[in-house]
Amino acid sequence: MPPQTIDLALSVNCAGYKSTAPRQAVLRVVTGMRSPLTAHQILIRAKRGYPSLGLVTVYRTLEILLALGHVRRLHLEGGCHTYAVAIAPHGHYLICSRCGAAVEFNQCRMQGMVRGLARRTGYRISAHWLELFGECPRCQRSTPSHTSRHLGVAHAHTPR
Amino acid sequence: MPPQTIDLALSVNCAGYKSTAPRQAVLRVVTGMRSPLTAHQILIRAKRGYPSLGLVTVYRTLEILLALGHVRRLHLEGGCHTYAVAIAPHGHYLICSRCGAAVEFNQCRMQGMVRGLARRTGYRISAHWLELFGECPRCQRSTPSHTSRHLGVAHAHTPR
DNA sequence: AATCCAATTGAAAACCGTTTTCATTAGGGA
DNA sequence: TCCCTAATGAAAACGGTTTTCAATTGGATT
Repeated sequence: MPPQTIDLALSVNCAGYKSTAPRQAVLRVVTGMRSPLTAHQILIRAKRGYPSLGLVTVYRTLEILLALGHVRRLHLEGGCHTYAVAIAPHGHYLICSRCGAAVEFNQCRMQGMVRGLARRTGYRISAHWLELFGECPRCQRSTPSHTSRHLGVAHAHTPR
Repeated sequence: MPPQTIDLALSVNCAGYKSTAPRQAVLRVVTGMRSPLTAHQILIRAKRGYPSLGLVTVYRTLEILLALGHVRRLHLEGGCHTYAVAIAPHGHYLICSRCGAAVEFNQCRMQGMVRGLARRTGYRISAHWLELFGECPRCQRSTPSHTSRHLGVAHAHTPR
């Protein structure tokens, strides 16, 4: 059981939110997930601990976690979203197009580019989105790979 | 009338698609747009030239243009999409969070980062998304700017 | 422990962008 | 001109997310 278990719940409580059973079920799943999941996937898992849980509560809890900066929302092709636990403050993701497994990375050297663009365009740049897509080592091993890229979460296997 | 007018329609025809009035109405709008628009915005404008146009045809035409590489789809917060004419083959966008005006830029120096990440993670990296958000010069002038960021297409003014 | 109120919850409906279905229309080669 | 297929638009379906609302419940106050 990773130490984060305590952290997430604590943080949510300290932020003034009540500690309820449905909420805790969601927090437990989020804390334990090893790769980004969709709201629906989180629901399925959290229902194991609290069967009457509703999808709405999943969304509402994720909203809180997003606001607190504990999770990040990843945008996949097709308008799908996936949620990942944020490890460091400024993070981007390298996402497997086959299974959805993701790696967070934090050294994005974009300051130079951002500064240059701001100068040339006059824009006041406040944020950037950067996501990389590819095939994780496991998926490369499992199939010859002439299939889809950039398709969002496929389910060839459960990401470890 | 920019020279692209001819290009787009021609390219679509040469690709084996019929030249129909609804299609042409959409192409005319896409060719003339000065900043990225949503499918619905394109519909509104194209209806001026072909009133019975349906939203479906807008989507279908955009699909063709995307496949031909003539337009790119931008992803905004909230799952909204916006479509922009692609100027050069590999392009990213700097998007104004207030009015939606966008600047395409093509020098993204990510090869180094991509190569390093691939080595460290074992992923076979095939694509990346990069979008920058900020405030265009015009919006900076028009309002004190303590408002939203990263919100997608707002409509404080019509982008030039 | 009992009370009470605001926060929380889940079901259902609403929403919104996009896609599918399907019967009708029309482009353009024969 | 004929004919076949691509293209079209209306309406319905779809999928993810949000809103609404009445019922429940945590937890501070007695």
